[in-house]
Amino acid sequence: MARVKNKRDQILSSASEIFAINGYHDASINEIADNANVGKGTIYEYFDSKMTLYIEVLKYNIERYLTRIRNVVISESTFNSMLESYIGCHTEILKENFKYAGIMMNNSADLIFNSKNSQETLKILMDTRVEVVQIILDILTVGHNEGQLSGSNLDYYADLFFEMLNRSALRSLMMQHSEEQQLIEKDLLVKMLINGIGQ
Amino acid sequence: MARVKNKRDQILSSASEIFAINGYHDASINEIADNANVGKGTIYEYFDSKMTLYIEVLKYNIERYLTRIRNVVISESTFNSMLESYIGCHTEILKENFKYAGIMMNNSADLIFNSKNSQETLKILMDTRVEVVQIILDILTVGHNEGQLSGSNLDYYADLFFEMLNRSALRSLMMQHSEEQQLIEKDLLVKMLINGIGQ
Amino acid sequence: MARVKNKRDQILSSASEIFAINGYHDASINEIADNANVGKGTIYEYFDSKMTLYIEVLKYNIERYLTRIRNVVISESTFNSMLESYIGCHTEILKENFKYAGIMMNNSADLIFNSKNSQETLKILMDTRVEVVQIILDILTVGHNEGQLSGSNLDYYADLFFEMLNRSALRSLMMQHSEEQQLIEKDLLVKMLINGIGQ
Amino acid sequence: MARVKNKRDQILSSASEIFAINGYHDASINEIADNANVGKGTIYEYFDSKMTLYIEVLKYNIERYLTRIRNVVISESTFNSMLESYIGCHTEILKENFKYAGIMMNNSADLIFNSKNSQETLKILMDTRVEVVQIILDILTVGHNEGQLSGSNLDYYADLFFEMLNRSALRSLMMQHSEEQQLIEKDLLVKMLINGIGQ
DNA sequence: GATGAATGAGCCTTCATTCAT
DNA sequence: GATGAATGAAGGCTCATTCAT
Repeated sequence: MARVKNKRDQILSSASEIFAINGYHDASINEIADNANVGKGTIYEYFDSKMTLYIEVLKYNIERYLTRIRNVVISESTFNSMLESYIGCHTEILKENFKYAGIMMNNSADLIFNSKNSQETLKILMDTRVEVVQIILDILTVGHNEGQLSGSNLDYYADLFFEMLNRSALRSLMMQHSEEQQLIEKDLLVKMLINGIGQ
Repeated sequence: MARVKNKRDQILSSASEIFAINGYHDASINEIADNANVGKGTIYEYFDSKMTLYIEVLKYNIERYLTRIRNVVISESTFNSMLESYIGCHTEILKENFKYAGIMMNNSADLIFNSKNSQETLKILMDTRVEVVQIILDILTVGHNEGQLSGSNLDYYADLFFEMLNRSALRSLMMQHSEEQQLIEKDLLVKMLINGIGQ
Repeated sequence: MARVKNKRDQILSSASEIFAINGYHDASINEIADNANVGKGTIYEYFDSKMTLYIEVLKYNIERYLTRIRNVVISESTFNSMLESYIGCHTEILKENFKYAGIMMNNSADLIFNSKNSQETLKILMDTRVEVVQIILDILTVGHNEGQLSGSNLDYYADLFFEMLNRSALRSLMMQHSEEQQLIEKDLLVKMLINGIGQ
Repeated sequence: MARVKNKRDQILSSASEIFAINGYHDASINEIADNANVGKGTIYEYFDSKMTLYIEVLKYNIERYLTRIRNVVISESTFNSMLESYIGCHTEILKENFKYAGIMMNNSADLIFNSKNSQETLKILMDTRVEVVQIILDILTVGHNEGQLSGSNLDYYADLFFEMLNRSALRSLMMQHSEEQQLIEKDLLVKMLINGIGQ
């Protein structure tokens, strides 16, 4: 835990780890506080509740994720390079922070379907996904403008592609694929999206 | 709750509902016992722990799911009909049991990444997926034998396709798409798999 | 703590002591459970919350108080003997259970004025007093029927008299008056009520 | 909150309000500090602890109460006028500050019986009452000197009368009696004290 | 002197699990 | 085998108090 961070970031960063490792329910405020080298009460100085903290962690990670992705995608000018950059960057982020970035994206399913959460909480939980999918949609739109993709149903495809990409990266990590294998799968993924797997 | 079931099935069936509605953590043994019309202690006669029960519920649901899917797929003879049957049946099951079948599949992500679960539990949790993906792989293999699909990396594609299908069905349900819209999306999904979205 | 009591009474009895000694807020569920030789969770098997427990303790004590008072008063037939029996019995009860009977009657003021309590809770809290005052009103009515008291404003007087009596008994106990002194004060109280302190 | 007050009085005044509204336990230092427009730490510059602050608030209020009462009583020269002035003034104060003056007097019962308070605290808590009762005793003594009251047990009667008066005023406020009704009850109270309710 | 960020003891409550019946 | 009363570890959260600035 870096020293220079302010308390809020310390907590966010610690909570990020603990939530990722243990999931929302099995992460305890105590553990998060200890891990952040902070008193238990301090957490409640910065966040209203455990759920609020979780949501902020989500936003925090998504923000960092989006920033990085956007920076990479923005520097490309063609559909193909954008898509490849996106996939590469996504995989890279997951690799770096397997523990928390990746899980952050799956972890919430449990919460989203939980009838005990407030409508507001649900909305926030679901909105994080929307932002990510939007980037993909933007890239696909470029593809369409370039004449590479047919333009209909792009939002549907974007949504599905995010799932594919995510699963692909996760698989890679879980099966501990080599760098080369990862590159191959990146290609497979792009081809699958554009050309399908038909012969 | 049907009367003829034995106690074990009563519990399994009840737990299935409750876990689905509330998620693993917010489902309580009490609620499950009440819903199953058995005593709380009885659950522990049949299952070692809440987690054990959860895993058995998972197996139980997967078994029912697999049986149904297999019955449908087996009665088809071509790749195309198999695939369409599969998608249709999957969507149907999700629709019927949105509450529990569908969620069951997402619910576990939270648990799979949870470091507090035993290695053994993790393995069981993950294995359920493998069985489902195997069916898809079998169908794709038929597609290859028919000469419709190129044969390489089929296991990779099967894995990804399951994710796509799942997401597509979930989207449909969450957005409350009409029957026609669902049929359209079924076609989109097949086309996307076989031909990609390239122009 | 007697052994024969059922758990609920054990808890009620223990809570009665602890609430009396420490007041509502400074009584902890832990302490009550320990004092009742019961697990902390057991308390929640019988009572919904600390406040519910408190209210039940109140009712429990008031009930015992009322029963005793009524038994004594009912066996008398004249206003004078009724009043004296009442005062005697009230003082006796307070003496026996100074720790909890007496305090029970004052303890709640804090809660009644507390804006954070629900309307329902408030009502229950206040109703306990009403029942006690009713007995006094009944006695005063007898006095009126006997021609000893003028009949107007009896409810007002009953209300005030309860306060006087309570204070008188409390004074006695706090100043540790002797038996004789207590008898004298009983007379003073009756005289004060009937004749006033005018010369 | 007047501007000229020094910090200590600002705190005292604020605490007075908050304690009255919420009771000792549910009043928080935070709320008191905010309400006083001072920092939380500042409170501890002037008062050792929450309990110390509470006691000082009590003293502060009693002082203001006593001053007002004395000013009114002192300007009268006969027992009757003194008594009526006293009752009138007391009721008025309660009416004006129902929120805090009145409750202050009941609020403490909870604390007085609380075994967790130090002996010293208890003494201070109880002494505040003594001062008030003394005024009544002084008035009754005047009554005796005028030949209106018999002189024995005046301290006992004074003590009880304070209780009656307090209850009467509280009743009035809680039942939202009209001005006239209040005047009637003032008379009833005096008559009850001097002549009793006998016929 | 004045502040408020930081703290942690302690609170009420829940719930998976046990075990005597 | 079936039960549910009893349990206590563990949880989220509050708040009086401290102390560096």
